Amino acid sequence: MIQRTGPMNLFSDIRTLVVSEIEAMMAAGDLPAGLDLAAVAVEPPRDASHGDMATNAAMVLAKPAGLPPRAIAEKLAARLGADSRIAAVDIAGPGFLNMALVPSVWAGLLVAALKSGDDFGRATLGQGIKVNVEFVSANPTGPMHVGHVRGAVFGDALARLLAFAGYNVTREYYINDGGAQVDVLARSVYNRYLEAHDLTVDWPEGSYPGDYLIEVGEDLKAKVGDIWLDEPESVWLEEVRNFATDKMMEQIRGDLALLGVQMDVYSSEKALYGTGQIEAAINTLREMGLIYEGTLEPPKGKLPDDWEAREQTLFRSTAHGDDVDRPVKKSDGGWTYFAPDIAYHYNKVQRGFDQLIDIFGADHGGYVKRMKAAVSALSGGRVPLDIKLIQLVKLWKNGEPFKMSKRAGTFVTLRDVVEQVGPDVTRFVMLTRKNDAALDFDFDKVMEQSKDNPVFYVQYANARINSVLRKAREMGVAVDDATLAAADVAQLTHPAEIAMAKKIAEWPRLVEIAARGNEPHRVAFYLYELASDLNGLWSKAKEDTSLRFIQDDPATTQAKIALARATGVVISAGLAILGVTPVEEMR
RNA sequence: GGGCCCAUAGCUCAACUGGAUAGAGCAGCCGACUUCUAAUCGGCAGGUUGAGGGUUCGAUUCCUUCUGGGCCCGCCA
Repeated sequence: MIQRTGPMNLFSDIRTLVVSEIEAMMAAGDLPAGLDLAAVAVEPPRDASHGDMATNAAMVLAKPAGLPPRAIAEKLAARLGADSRIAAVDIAGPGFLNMALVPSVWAGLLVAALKSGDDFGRATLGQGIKVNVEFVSANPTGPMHVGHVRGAVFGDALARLLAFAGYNVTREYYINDGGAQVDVLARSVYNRYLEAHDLTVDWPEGSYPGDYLIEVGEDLKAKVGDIWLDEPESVWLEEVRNFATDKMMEQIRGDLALLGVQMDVYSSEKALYGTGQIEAAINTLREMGLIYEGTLEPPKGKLPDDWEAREQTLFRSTAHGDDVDRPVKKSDGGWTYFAPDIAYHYNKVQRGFDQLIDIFGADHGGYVKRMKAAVSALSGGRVPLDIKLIQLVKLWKNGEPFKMSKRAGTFVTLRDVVEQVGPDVTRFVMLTRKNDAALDFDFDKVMEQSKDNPVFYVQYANARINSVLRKAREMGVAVDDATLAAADVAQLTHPAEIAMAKKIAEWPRLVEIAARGNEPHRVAFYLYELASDLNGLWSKAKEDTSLRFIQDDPATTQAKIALARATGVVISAGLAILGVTPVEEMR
């Protein structure tokens, strides 16, 4: 439980006030009883001249209450004005209530930030809610490439964000080790094993001839010697498959670790086979009347060459919002990929998660509706599944698009990127775009330590803050958080200082908004704005030296530095959500 | 043919989930370094939010039609 040391989310505090005053108006007969207040919002106004906070209450209540918005606004304004935190209330535009807060509110907020430290902004939104975030889930057939990086960073940042918002988060990786592609992997590794014994081999179409398996073949030789050299596939396939997927997963874990991504649970597709779990999940659907033998309509438009009508085992996903029913069995009697995935999601539901989040590449967009249908059916509608699709990353190098090709040797692995660019820059840049918009990753720009590169901009602001703290300490001024929290921050009255405090005040609200929408990119954008405010304040202080953080008088210095340090607290909390290490110094 | 996603300043993108006069960065122009760190800051200019229609006090946001781009479309995963 987080100890509340003062105001955390000022916006929700004021919204609580607005709601309680509306309820009082209903009780007093000024408004009809039983109004739905869900649409009542308290937000920062776009234009600072409109005050500190605005509410749309009068407008959204006007119609259901059958009263003109102004009449509601006037009575509500009078009530709000009586609160000690509110200095003035204006009615503006079509019925907005604009509120100005008393200066001591901002002072109190800074104190709260300093006392809470890295916990400042931690929310209770997800209190008691177990959420599972499944991400990456790359096939264990090779090293991770750049295309995987964005999904990995997004999923990890989302998990950190949700944890910060109070959710009980599990990060999970679904290993696709049950399909034909791991048999292909095994045969490719067997080839490398033969080569390790100086034998010549053929590489059939569709195998994995990548160099990364050479070492695996040698490891296999070191482990089993020559016992499988003249044996048929039936003898070695399963063991080689297990050996190879273990090696690949080892490599993938290492790749993820380079990026600073740590999974809580690795679930195996293969492990679902033979346990009855797939059968149980399908039977559960069958008992609901959602599994049947039938024939699908051919897809409209051009048909696949080999299309022929065929009766198959289908999941009635249309009963839960899908466009067509989906096959769960192949013609050879084996399960489709969908079937174990149904079982896997059923397993997540049974483990007691209240919410599921899947992070897929955009090329899996066609899979979304059927997966949601399955979870909806198997959880009886209890567990929402949100699927975030991660759009393409376009690589740029030397000012032109950089095409990845295994054959041309321009295949870019995750390791290549992280070793060249570093995990911090990689992560930040990958989070500067909404997940559903394509992202340009320009090697030249991200390597450049310029303002084109937002991560350096944010880091620079943080370095400046630390520089001030360092200097103050050298001067013998105490600037530990406890001392700063007790400083006389009420003397920070300059508009630029107040503006800085207001920006800090938005942090807890931003965390909730970002968490509610599963949108970690909002944190990156907010940090950029916060850094911009700090840099602006810094420059103003060149002309107006009274704005400098370090002053002659220690008490004044402490008050000023309290503001700087509170900004630094938010920057490091925000960077922690993005998984980026704050730098103390840039020279 | 159908489904999903995208379209906002010359370029790259935001816009607090329906709020007030749509904001940043880059590029362009003008200006600020005897500095608490210029990897920075201030200013100017830049818009029919792809197009049309609808819903309402109010639309970049929701619905609909169209245009253009991406992804996907029964026994691959």
